[in-house]
Amino acid sequence: MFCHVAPRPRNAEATRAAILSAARERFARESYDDVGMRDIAGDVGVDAALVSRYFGSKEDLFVTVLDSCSNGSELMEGPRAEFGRRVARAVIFEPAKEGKLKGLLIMLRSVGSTKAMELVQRTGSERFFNPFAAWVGGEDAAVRARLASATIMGMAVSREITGGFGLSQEECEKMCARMAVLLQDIIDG
Amino acid sequence: MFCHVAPRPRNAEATRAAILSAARERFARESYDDVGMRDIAGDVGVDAALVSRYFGSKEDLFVTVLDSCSNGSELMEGPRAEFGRRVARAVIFEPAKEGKLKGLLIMLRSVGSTKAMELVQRTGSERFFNPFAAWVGGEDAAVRARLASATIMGMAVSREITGGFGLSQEECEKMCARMAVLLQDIIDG
DNA sequence: GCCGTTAGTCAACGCCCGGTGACTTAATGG
DNA sequence: CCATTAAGTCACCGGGCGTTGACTAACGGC
Repeated sequence: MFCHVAPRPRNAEATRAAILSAARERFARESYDDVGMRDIAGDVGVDAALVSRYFGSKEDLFVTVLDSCSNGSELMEGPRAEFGRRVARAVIFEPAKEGKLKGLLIMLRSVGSTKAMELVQRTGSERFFNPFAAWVGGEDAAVRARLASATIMGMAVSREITGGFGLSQEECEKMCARMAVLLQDIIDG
Repeated sequence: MFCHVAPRPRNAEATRAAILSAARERFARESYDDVGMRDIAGDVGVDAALVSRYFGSKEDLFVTVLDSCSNGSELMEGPRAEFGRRVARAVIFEPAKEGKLKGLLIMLRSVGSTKAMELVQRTGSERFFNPFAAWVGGEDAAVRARLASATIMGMAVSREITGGFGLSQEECEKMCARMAVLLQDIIDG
């Protein structure tokens, strides 16, 4: 070998951003406990010590990740009349990887892990639920926002638990259609 | 001290049952990773080694717990016309402790923890979803069963994430009412 | 009343994790 | 072209985990 791979130009800011991005990706796919500093560092191609150095502790890194993506704007972009269809399709068919629901995914993966849940509780309400409730608007906006987000997360959980639902393609389509009207009804009051 | 507390009569079968019960309780309240063998043993008042001894490994214990309660019968008991009301009330107001949804709770807490999820995926479908789908019946029973259980789990997740919803009592009541009709609609087709 | 069997304990192992301080290497400005 | 500084690495610590094998004490049949 001449040069092992590509020695990553020495740029602190870029490296920091890369680590943050890798961490966000990891936390969206695995639970807080399952994600190790060494994993994240490995994704970027640096030493684990650097992650600690840049972000303090693992908890600090986690809240930084939350701050970087949990504003929930993913839910609220696009025409309101298609909210149900759009979100149902995203949560059922998009493999959580490319899906733009990372914030929600990260939050739901924190269920259990005591530490992660405390951190999510601290930032979740003002960063996510309140903006979403405001967007929902109308009577009992907070309640309906909770209902909607609960339904979305529940479907994500269900997909995880069952390993891709275990349903046929057409069944998934039917479920998607049903969920779409469900969500839309919640949003519309 | 004369006799520390009550020296637990030497009865292997009873002790085994006590451990299993304690484990079920723990796994319903905390995630797979957060529950330690020492915790469970401590609840019963025995040494952690005994737990390993009786149940093999932690994973074995977990699937035994799943087998012992994940049939989902909790959902299906009671008059069908009150399904929505009953379940909504349980998931929103019962603190998950006394609640009779332990099977679902344990399953949703496995989200993330790779090992736990594999185990849940293995037993979840045939032990829980299929019976529930059969009970639901009608057109697209499987799909509607998924939808209902997803909604239920989502609400549980939401409660966890927000630390008891962070809503007022009356808002909770309103949410409960809305969720009741939601669930009932799903069940009724 | 002893003794083998069995329920239960104790101490310890190996492992993996997050975090830290000392080190090495690359970029930069004079 | 070299010195300085920042970027990144390395070895290692302390702690908690699940698990194991050797040990102790209570029970039941002779």
